Amino acid sequence: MPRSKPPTMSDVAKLAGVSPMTVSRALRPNASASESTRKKIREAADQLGYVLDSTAAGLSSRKTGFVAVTIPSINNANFANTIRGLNEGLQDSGLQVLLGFTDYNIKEEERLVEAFLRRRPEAIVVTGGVHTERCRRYLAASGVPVIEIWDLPSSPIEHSVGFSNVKAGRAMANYLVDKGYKNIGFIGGNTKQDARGSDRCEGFAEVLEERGLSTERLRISEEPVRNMAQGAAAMDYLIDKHPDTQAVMCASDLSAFGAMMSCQRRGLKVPEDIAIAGFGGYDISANAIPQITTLEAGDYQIGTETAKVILSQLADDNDETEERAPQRIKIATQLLERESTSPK
Amino acid sequence: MPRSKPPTMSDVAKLAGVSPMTVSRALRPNASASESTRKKIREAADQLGYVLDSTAAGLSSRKTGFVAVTIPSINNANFANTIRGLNEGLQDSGLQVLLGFTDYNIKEEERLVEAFLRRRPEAIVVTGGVHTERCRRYLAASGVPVIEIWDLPSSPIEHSVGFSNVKAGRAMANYLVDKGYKNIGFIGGNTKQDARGSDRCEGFAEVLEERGLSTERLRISEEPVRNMAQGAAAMDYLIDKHPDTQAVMCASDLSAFGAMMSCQRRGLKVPEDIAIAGFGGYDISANAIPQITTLEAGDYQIGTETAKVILSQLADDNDETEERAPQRIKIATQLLERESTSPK
DNA sequence: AATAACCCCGTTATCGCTAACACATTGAAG
DNA sequence: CTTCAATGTGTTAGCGATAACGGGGTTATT
Repeated sequence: MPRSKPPTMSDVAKLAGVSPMTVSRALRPNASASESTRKKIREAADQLGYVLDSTAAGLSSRKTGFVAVTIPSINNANFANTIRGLNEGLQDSGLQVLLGFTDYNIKEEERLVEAFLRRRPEAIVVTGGVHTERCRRYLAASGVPVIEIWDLPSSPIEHSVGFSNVKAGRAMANYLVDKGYKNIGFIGGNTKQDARGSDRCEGFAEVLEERGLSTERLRISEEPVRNMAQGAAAMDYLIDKHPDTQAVMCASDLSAFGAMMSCQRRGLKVPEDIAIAGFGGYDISANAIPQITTLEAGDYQIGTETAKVILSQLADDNDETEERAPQRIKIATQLLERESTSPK
Repeated sequence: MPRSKPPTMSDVAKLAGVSPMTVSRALRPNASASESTRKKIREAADQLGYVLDSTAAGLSSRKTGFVAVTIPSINNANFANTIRGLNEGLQDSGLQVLLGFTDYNIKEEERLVEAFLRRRPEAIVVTGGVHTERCRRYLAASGVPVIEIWDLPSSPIEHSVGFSNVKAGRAMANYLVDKGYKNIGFIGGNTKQDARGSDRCEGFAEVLEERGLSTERLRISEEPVRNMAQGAAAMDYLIDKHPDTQAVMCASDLSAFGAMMSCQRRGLKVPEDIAIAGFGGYDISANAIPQITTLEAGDYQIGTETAKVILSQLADDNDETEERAPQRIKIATQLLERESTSPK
């Protein structure tokens, strides 16, 4: 572990017999530099083990190459897919994702956004449309493109890429009602922090009311219901309270699976005795037995579309001619009918 | 979206009637500044919407506050837990994780490490002990603490936090043989890129040989076997080829679940007809019916221990008195016996 | 009362790089 | 044989912050 400080561009320049500026140019793809000096410089850099300092580069050029992104949790396949899509879409741009986790907590999001802003990202992506007042101010004043994803907020900060969670809930409710189920429940958390889940529940409830069905089987838990164990516990509670329940939508496929296992343990057959639907298009919904009906959210696509928005906004910035218009990209969701809601 | 460039420390200084240096001090927790000027400065900063530029701060102080971390995939609960643990352990240190994904590809890891090195992180964490030659050089010459996790490499670059995947494979094999199973298989991928999976298989095979059992049911697929569908396909293949298979270990709990579903579809009962074990201590292994025997890898703990190593190394750096000694933290794994291998 | 020991805060000099401009050289166009 | 554009390279001046040093004022020490 050599304690000597790493070589700088000047060191490389000296060794190659050119000026530092020429080194800077030679190391970039687009800049003008002759092939011969470029080769000479590359060799000198290699010899010294030189690595560009993008901290200094960023300070000078006022371009850090960062895209700051917050997601609620890393333990969530949906958000993970979004990040994969975003990385994919940003791959050749030289932009690097600076990822942070809010733990489904908008106060934590605020802290994270402030920390990210210090890094002077070139664009900021946040999950969801609900933020603290201070966080909204930070974002609005950041001076860079802001994109809210996984939702289509009624009053967006700037751009948004997502879908309506209310409509998603409505879609599933309509599907279940169309199937002929009457006593329909919803398992999810009623957290003010995470609006996406409660939006889906809201849409779900709307439809039940519109179509004259009881809404007393909704929103069972005050705690978040995200994982399998929580889904199982919520299902136990629901069935104990309403043994006549015929169909249930869960806030995620994971809780749906947990709920399904809970039914199985009680000797209830899915879908014969009770139908179960999930959300998110997780792997498990396709691989469980029975396979679980779910609503695919286009998670990966949210990432790729977000990347497109970022790139186009940053390109526009160079033009500077036309005014930036806020974009609002709607991602299509898809209801995947599977065995868990299809009486054979 | 104000196009005017963001305010600098000098702007705040001017407004508060002090020098920029004083602003710098006032905005830090430890530096000396009187409470009155500190308040004045905070107000001025707030009024201007000033946010510290850590790009410039990093250049000047030679401390970026970054810890660069590479993991194979974001779609993996084990690595996700490690990151959670790492974030947790780093929370109060002011250090920020710069996360990248190698996609189980050491060439991609090399690219990522080079990109990260440009950011001048204060420590580097890489998953696994197998790297390209060039990548090893980069890491060794980085001048900052390097920590390899999720493995205990025979020739570590510097520090390591993990467990022996060979021993993990051995443990599960011994358990299954002890249980009385004879025709034992292993489902996993044979990728040279990802040594962890094949290490586990290797240890597994060692034990089978040592204890006089056939090893012809090993390493079914040349492709990686990580998800449920791949596990199911591999199980189908294995049973078709060796219908007398009595027990199988899968490279992960996800493939174990897929394999189990595959058995169920064929009418094979788990564990009565065939026993299945997984790896990783995933949620699903505790929630599936039957519950799946697994080897808990201490993923979260790997993260917290890594954080400790980083913090102690950076503290040592300040002392500068004692020589840095490479640390080698061994994380305990735990075999969780569940229904999928326990004939009732 | 005098010396030392702080506590605050300002000044100066970078940190490593790149934008912007200047300048020389070359080749093509008129 | 100019004139002009294109190309490659050097020079200068920061980008926005902090380290290091120093000096004035206040409080402790003997």
